[in-house]
Amino acid sequence: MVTGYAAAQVSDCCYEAFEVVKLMRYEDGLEPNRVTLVSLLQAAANVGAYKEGRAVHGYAVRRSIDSFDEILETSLMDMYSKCGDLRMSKLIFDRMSKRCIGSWNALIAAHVQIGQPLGAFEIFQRMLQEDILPDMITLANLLSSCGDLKFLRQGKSIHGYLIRRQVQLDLVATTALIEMYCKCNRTNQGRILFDEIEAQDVIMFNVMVSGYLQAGFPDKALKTVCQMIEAGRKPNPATILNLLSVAADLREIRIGKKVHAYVVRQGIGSNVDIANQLISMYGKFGRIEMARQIFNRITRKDLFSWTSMITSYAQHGYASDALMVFRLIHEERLQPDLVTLVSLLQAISSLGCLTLAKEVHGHIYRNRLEKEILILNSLLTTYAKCGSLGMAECLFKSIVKKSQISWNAMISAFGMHGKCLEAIDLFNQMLKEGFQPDDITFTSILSACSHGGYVEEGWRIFQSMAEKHSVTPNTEHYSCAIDLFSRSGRLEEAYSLVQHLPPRERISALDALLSSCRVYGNVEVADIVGKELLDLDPDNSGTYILLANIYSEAGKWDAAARIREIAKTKSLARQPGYSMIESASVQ
DNA sequence: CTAGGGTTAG
Repeated sequence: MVTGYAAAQVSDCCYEAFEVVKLMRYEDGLEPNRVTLVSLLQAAANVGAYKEGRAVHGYAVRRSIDSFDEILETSLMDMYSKCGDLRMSKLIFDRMSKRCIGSWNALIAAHVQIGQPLGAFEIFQRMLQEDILPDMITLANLLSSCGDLKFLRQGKSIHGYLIRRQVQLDLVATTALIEMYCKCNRTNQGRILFDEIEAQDVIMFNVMVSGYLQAGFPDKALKTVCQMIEAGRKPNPATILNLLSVAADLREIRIGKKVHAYVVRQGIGSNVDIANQLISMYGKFGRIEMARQIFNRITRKDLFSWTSMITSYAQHGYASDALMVFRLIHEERLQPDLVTLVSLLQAISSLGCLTLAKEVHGHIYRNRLEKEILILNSLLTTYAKCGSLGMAECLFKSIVKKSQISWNAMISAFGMHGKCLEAIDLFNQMLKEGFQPDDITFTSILSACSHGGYVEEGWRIFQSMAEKHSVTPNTEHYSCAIDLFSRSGRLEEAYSLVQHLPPRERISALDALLSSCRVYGNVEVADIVGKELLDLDPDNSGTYILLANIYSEAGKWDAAARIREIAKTKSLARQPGYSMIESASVQ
């Protein structure tokens, strides 16, 4: 009777389970027994309801429940570990007179939860020393934390342990191993294990597919889904989610639409998770109306739905819509989390509204998010984009545990405001404090130098990239450096860097360079640049005109005439200019 | 215990 009460509710919802137990106590005068408490602890653990979990613990102690056995104690440990209270979990473990494998697993889970994977591995060692045979739950826990933390060595050693102990690698174990290898960037190794299995199940296919997705191989992911269909496995919701990511990553809206149609045909369009993924996919394609339509039709929107919608709006210039959607969240009894706020800040950045940025700042403090580096970095950039370099700098200084991204954000904030010297100073300070600059650091700093005309400084930093910081300059870096030289008239040096660019970028760089040649009246470089540009892009009438102008301004009438002649024989007419506004109003 | 989703710096 008592047991039936709580147990039935646990799977459903934690807080309802607690309500039921309250009813049980106050209306029926029944006191919870051991089984009730275990059920409640499970419920609390499932949703991380720390307060409720502690209350149960307190109740058990007060009532001095007779049989404080290893099951109840393990449930307590489990609850504390899932709520991130490693200390309590450990305390109970140490005091236990009799332990079951679940107690060990709970302790391992506690370490994983709190972000001390090494501690988890120590417990594992201790288990082995005490001759306690880890079960698959133990190993799955360890393998999944290996994956999350990219602990390839430890993952491999567990793999080795399984082989040494001749544990039969069944579907579940192999799946856990595949996931671990994929998350450690060893998709090939994962695939080898995958292929060794005769009949993979849907879960294993899904793990392999998401491994490819996370490794940035959407094409391989898609191919694997096709293999899955050929093998006669029916896609499940997780497969659909993967496929929608594939479509977004491949930038193939056709695939996305096909999957969407399949979802509708299968009648699973009401699945919130799938709907959320559809929103984010259509959002990435800029199909905002579609995203909104799907959003509107979700009956039970969760925080992911709201955040996806806000992100879709924010990233496509619909900042005020993003803001409007954000304001509706509270009405749904949902609390925005830090990801929601980061999306919101993106919207605010594009509005450039400092007041709103400050409002979010207040919200962050009220909700105890002021230690979340992710959101602080985001807020810093928002302040800078809303015109307040001062607030950005103040925030930067107040961040106790700066990340490399904080430095990048502040450097680029200085760059945005044309404060090149400050950017360089901060860059040096960043090095002094032992942070590794990356490609983005250099993009910011080089573009600041280029806009501020600090050629020497910029060039020195460019050269230091590969030499001192082992960052290989990419296209953007070369473009910045070319810009740096060409703006200040050092056209030969600018030209010498152009060859590092891929063809498409090379054309636009040469184009800009040719314009600089005109500004500085440099016919020699214009000769070379013009020739190369006409080779690469012979049908651009602008090049002929620009080149002819350069020649005639330098008094080289013959050369100018010759160029105009070539243009004429190629019958290149100047493309008539048109205005977007005009064509819009004509429609 | 094993499948996934919204996210910061240019």
